[in-house]
Amino acid sequence: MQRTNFSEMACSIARTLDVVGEPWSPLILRDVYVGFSRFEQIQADLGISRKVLTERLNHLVEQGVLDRRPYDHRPRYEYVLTEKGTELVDLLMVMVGWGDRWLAGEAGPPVLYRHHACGEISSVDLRCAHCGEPMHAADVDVLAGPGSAA
Amino acid sequence: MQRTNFSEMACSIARTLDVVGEPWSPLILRDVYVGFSRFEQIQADLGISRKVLTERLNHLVEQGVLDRRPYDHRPRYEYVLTEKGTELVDLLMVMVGWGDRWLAGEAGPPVLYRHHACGEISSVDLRCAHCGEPMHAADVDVLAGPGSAA
DNA sequence: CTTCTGAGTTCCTTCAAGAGACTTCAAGAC
DNA sequence: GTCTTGAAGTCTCTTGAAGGAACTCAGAAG
Repeated sequence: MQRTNFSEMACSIARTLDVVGEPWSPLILRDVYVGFSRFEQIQADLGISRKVLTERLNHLVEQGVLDRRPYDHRPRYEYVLTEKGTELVDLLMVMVGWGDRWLAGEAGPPVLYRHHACGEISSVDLRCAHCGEPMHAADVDVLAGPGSAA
Repeated sequence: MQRTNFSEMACSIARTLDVVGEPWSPLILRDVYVGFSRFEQIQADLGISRKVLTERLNHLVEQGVLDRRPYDHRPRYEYVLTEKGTELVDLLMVMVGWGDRWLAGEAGPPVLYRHHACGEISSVDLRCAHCGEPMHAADVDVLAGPGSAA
């Protein structure tokens, strides 16, 4: 829960946090991504309070990250990732990569990814969209952009 | 507000959130990354409550993401990213990429990255660490790993 | 017409976040 | 030696979000 509203900051990190930075939101997206698309499923899987789950789902739908759609001709709904939401899964995959490396311990990673293109169990790596070489913290200069406040 | 502790979940996303998922933590890391390394600087830059900043910095140091080191032969300290913390900047760069694409609007991105290897203004792209091809949500199968709870 | 089920809604308690004043410690100024 | 300054917190109070559990509502099944 962030009481301070980050969305006015001239910072894409802050703005992204305003969309998915609240407690539970990334885990809800993970659940939807792996196929838990209904209220009861997500609630049971995460053990989240129903009240908070309602709030988070509403927020994620408002932000265009999830789509709420009826099924079964009853007052029943399921949640699916929009394109905007699907691209957020990138963020989850990087979180998994870091967590696997630094926090998984003896037991090893809880989840594995098999890459369709090569068929191997693999993980994500950050590359420059322009030249394809690795692009991490030490590989860039940070410059003011057109949308900077100053 | 009692917060659920995510660290016991068999999920690298949950564990990562337990380290940097609290409100403000990613913004604090961003500040340290771009060179605001002292308490007063970070507090002034973010407008965060001093109490919360103290809590966050302590937590990040405990988690091994930041290192607290004295300077100036006085009771003065600055915070620097450890290796563990530097690798978390990957996460920030992906957040920036998503925020730039979906939330920046007319004004454009607030910050730009120039990649050392090619000298171009660029952004990160997720690639398979094994074969180098793009690796996004739709490009993988998710499988249970050795550390899965089941 | 009663029961069941999915999807919430309501209510109450506890504890975190926000705001801002206060403290501490060493260095340099007078 | 005392006074001031500045960095880095600490303290106190208020507000409101998260947790938990019970309750509601609509349509389907029996």
